[in-house]
Amino acid sequence: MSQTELAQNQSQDIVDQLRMEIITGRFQEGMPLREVSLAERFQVSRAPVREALKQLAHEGMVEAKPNCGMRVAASSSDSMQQLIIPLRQTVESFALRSIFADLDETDFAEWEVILSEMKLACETQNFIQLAELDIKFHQSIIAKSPEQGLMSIWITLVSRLRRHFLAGFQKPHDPMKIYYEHVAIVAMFRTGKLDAAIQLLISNID
Amino acid sequence: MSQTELAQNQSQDIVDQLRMEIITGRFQEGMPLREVSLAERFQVSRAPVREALKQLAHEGMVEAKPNCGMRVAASSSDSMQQLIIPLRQTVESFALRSIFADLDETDFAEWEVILSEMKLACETQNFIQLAELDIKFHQSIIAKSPEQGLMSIWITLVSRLRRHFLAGFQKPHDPMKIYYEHVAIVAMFRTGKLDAAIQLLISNID
DNA sequence: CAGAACAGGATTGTATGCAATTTGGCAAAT
DNA sequence: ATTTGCCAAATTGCATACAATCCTGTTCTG
Repeated sequence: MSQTELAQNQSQDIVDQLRMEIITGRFQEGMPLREVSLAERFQVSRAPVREALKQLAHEGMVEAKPNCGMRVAASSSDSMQQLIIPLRQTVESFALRSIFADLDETDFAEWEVILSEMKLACETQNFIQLAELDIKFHQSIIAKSPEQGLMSIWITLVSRLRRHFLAGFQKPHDPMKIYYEHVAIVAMFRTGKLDAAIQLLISNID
Repeated sequence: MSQTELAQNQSQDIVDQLRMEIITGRFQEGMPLREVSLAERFQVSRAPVREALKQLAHEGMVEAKPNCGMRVAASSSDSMQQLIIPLRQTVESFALRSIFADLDETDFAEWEVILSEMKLACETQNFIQLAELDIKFHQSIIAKSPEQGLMSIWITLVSRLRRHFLAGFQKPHDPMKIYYEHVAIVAMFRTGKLDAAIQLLISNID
């Protein structure tokens, strides 16, 4: 459970929790998010709630009108998804290029931990966990890149289709295929063949 | 002057002012930005300063360590610039496609106001103003798109090379070329030829 | 009856005060 | 001389209180 990991600051906890509730549809699109209500619910003051809402707005999960409050944002349109896919491919290819030569056993081991968690999530049909692990896998590639600001760009892209991850996995689509795709990616990373690795990574992003 | 336009809320004013000071190099890279100092300087409390710094962090102008304060972020590396260019081209092409059929005289007139301001900035060698107008021109294309979230993505891209706009214009490079490039773009918009317009727009982004 | 002005409540924006955490330096022990 | 522990100052994170703004229902006026 993600509840067990307690973060350093409260606003980040609120961000994670609200994001999950929006992704899973517990908060419907267009639903207003009032600072005082959330503050009472989380037993905190308005300050951390405000910061959390700001970050979620930056992630595109909620949209704000000045002096008018925040509402749960609508999920990205199909055309936006079609735009974001090649953007993600470009960014992640760039990240992989910047780290590929320096990958070592520590990195592979880290990814294989994610893979085993993915396998478990597939077997238990835990689509929410599977979606988060898919994101976590790709995010770990970005995180290893020394380029400053790359993560911020990637986050703005991926967070805009976070809800589509979950929706896509719940279709009648063998979830294990997701797992094996990532197994192949890590295996190709180990071969040291950059171009082939990038091809696999790109083909996984759609 | 941008000082004449007074915004609705203070934090946005602080964002604009701090961003300008960072762009112009008045705040050197790595310089710490303390909330209380800035609050005293702007004669406000820490709350709007905090929000301003958060937004600037999201724009990549400053970088934050938790519980440790903010510092002026380093300018994007050359490789990051090379990554962002095709991203911008993709995003702006997408935006132009989504609005092209609906452009009317109101839109053209709006752009031509920017063009005239650009011409003036070129003639007076006001590179700072020229850089901001260049950004404003492209931003207005994004702003016209009905796609939700497109602006947020574009902002994260462009804000990461805002300082490079200014630096690029200050080189021994006839600034009037910038002006005429945008004149050509607007003129091509008026022809209604989408593909040619996209080509001009893309070629302007580098 | 229709439309505009207005008042009340609700909500965000800002200010101030307090708590928690980190950082840096100094001292003491090895 | 170097390292380790610790204390104080500075700084961010959070809580509470107040001000400004916006929305809505009502009422007043033409």
